[in-house]
Amino acid sequence: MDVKTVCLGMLTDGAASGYDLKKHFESTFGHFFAAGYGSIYPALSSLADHGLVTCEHVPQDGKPDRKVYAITDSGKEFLLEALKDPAPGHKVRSDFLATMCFAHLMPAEQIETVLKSRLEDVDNWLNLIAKAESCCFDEWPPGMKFVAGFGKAMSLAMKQYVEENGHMLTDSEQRKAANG
Amino acid sequence: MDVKTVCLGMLTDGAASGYDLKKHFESTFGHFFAAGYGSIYPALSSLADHGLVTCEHVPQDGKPDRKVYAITDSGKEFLLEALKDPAPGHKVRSDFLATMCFAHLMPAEQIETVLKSRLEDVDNWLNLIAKAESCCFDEWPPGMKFVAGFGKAMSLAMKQYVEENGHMLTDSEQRKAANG
DNA sequence: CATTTATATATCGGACTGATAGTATGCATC
DNA sequence: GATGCATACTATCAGTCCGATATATAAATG
Repeated sequence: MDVKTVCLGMLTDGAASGYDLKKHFESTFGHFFAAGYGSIYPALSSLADHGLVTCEHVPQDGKPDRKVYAITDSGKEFLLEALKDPAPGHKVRSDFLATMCFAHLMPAEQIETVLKSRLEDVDNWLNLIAKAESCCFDEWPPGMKFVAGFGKAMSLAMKQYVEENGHMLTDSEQRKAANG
Repeated sequence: MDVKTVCLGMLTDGAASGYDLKKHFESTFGHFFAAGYGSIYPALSSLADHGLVTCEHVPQDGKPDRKVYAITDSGKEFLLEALKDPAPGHKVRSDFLATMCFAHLMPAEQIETVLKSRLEDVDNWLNLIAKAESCCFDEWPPGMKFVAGFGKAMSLAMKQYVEENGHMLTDSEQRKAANG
């Protein structure tokens, strides 16, 4: 499942520009599938080259032309085929946890800053998800509701774990021993 | 925080070969920071080029030479500097959730297969973490204990959420309406 | 006897990330 | 009245990473 496929899926919900899709990636998809312009624009070009989407140039005054993409029948076929993967992955890439592995090499103050920023980040995600839900929960297909709930559940679990266990990084016996 | 930096951090625990580090990446780091040979070997070469690690060739009979890398003083400095990032990220890239967003386009059978495979994957991670803990929990610095606990907490939360909410993907009213 | 697993290295194409860049309008702050 | 920031739109590029693949040998498993 690459950025191309996700763009294709988003377009099943109606035609859109790269800019529109970016906003989608930031709001509803943000917590589990990030993509920037550097991925989205080449993806849309490639999809158009393969006839999986059509592209309509919509002139605007004052602003750059919009390029509005719509999914084609072969695009839908391609998507359905891509959704057949029986075991799609779920990967975490955490600089946070990698940093914490070496907490014994860091001053306590730095560790506390890192933990605090993590909690702030979690709250941001929770706010974003709540915002998205408040705007369009009723229009969502069941999958989107499931995914938003998933994001909330994971965020809350993370928040709870960090709040309850962060102290072990700053006041353990190993730490005291290592620092004299 | 790139693969280079994590390799450097791992080497603070003693000299090791790329092959050794790969095993580390698979076991203890697997659930939050994956890296394959395609990242590890170039990373070690680059670290050696910059004088952050030394490389000793250890001949072996029958097997290829081991290249054993050890961290240098400037390597330690570099690592400490890298650990100063006050807000290290924590990113999820989930083909699973992306797929579930489009569950309304999939047959119920396919959805169930996907959910089942996710639960199996979670159990694999829980087993890996338990195995790592049973072998070296007492030798771990506090950071590793924190990280292992984090992995367990997240995995259990995911398991619980999928078990309790998976049904909404296959038997919601929207779904029935969409499929006639 | 064949296959798989373990020990070790290394490369390469394709994909992705983050930063940067350009162009225009409007709104608020100084 | 100017400066800066947000919004709306497009696009590219260097650096980095990922997954597959290649090579070679020995030991263990079936």
